[in-house]
Amino acid sequence: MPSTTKRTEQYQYVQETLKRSGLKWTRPRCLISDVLFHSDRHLTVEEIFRALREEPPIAVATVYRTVRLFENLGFLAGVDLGDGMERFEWIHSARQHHHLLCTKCRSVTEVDADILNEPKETVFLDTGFQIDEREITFTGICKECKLKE
Amino acid sequence: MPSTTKRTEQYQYVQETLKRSGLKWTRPRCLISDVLFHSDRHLTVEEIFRALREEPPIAVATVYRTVRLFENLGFLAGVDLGDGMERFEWIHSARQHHHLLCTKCRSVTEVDADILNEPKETVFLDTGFQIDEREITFTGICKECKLKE
DNA sequence: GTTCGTGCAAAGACTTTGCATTACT
DNA sequence: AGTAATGCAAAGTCTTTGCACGAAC
Repeated sequence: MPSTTKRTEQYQYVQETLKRSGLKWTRPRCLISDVLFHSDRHLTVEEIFRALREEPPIAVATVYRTVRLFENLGFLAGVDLGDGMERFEWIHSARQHHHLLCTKCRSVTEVDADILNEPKETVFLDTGFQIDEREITFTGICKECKLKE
Repeated sequence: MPSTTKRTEQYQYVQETLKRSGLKWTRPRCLISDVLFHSDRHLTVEEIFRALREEPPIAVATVYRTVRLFENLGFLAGVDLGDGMERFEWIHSARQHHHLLCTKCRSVTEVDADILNEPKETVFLDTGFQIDEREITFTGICKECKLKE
C-alpha cells in the first residue's frame, strides 16, 4: 500500500468511513481509491483494472464491487458518457461540475455546476420538480473541432 | 400493416426517406415505427418487442437493427434513464424537450428545451463549446413525492 | 476466532453479428 | 431478378453472483 504524506489525509477519511460501517481497509480498496483519487479523468472499470494489473493483480469482479461500494458511500460519482460503459470519478469535496463531451474528438471539458442554477429554479417554480443533479454530460462540438470544420 | 388515415402522413415520410436511401419498407419497420410513433412513453427494445409479440412475431435482433437504423435516420432519439437500458422515443418535429426523472417514483415529466438556452449561451461564450443536446434527463424529486416526505 | 473481502469461474443481462432464407422493388 | 431485410442462433460486451479460501479486526 502506498503511503505518501499527501495521501494520508484521503486514506484516513476513507478508512474511517469504512470502519464506521464495520467494513475493512484492504489492499484492493486502498489501490482503487488511490487510482481514482489521483486521476483527473473519468475511468471505466476496465481502465481501473488495467492500471492495477501488476503485482498480484486485482480481480475485475473486485473492481466492480469496490466501485459500487465507494459509490454508495458517496466517494465516487458515476458518469455516463454514452458509450455503454459506466465511468467513475472521485468526488473531491469542492468544485461541483458538469461535463462537455465533444462528439467529434471525444474530449471532455468541465464546467462549473452553477450554470444550471437558473434552469433549476425555473423548473421548480413551473413544475414543483426539484432537480438534484450531481453531474450532467452535455454533448456538442468543442472549440478546436469547430475551427477545423 | 395498419393503415388508418391519420397514420398515412407519418408512413409516407418514413417510407420516402427509406426509399431515398435504397432501403425497403417492410412489415417490421412499419410496425416498429407505428409503436414508437404512437407511444408517449420512452420504450426499451424489450418493450417494443413485447408490444409486437403477436401474429408472426418480430425477432429481437430486428428490433435492435430497426431502432439503430431509425436513430441514424433521425426518426428516433435515444434516451438514457440511467437504468442500463437504452430507451427510444419518436422525434415529433415540434416540441423539443428534456426529461425530469423522479428518483423516488420513477415518473418522467417533460420540460421545454429552451430552459437551457441561457446556460448554452454562457458555456459558448466562456469556453467556445457548442452544446448540441437533443435530450437531457435531469434526476430529482417530483412534486408529489416531495409532498409525501 | 469472527467476520468481511477476494479471486475465480460461472452465470446474467443486453446487444451485435453471420448466414441462409424471405420479402420488397 | 436483384438487392436488402429478416429470423435464428451463436457470439460479444459489460456486469453480477456463488462459493471456498484468505485477510482484516
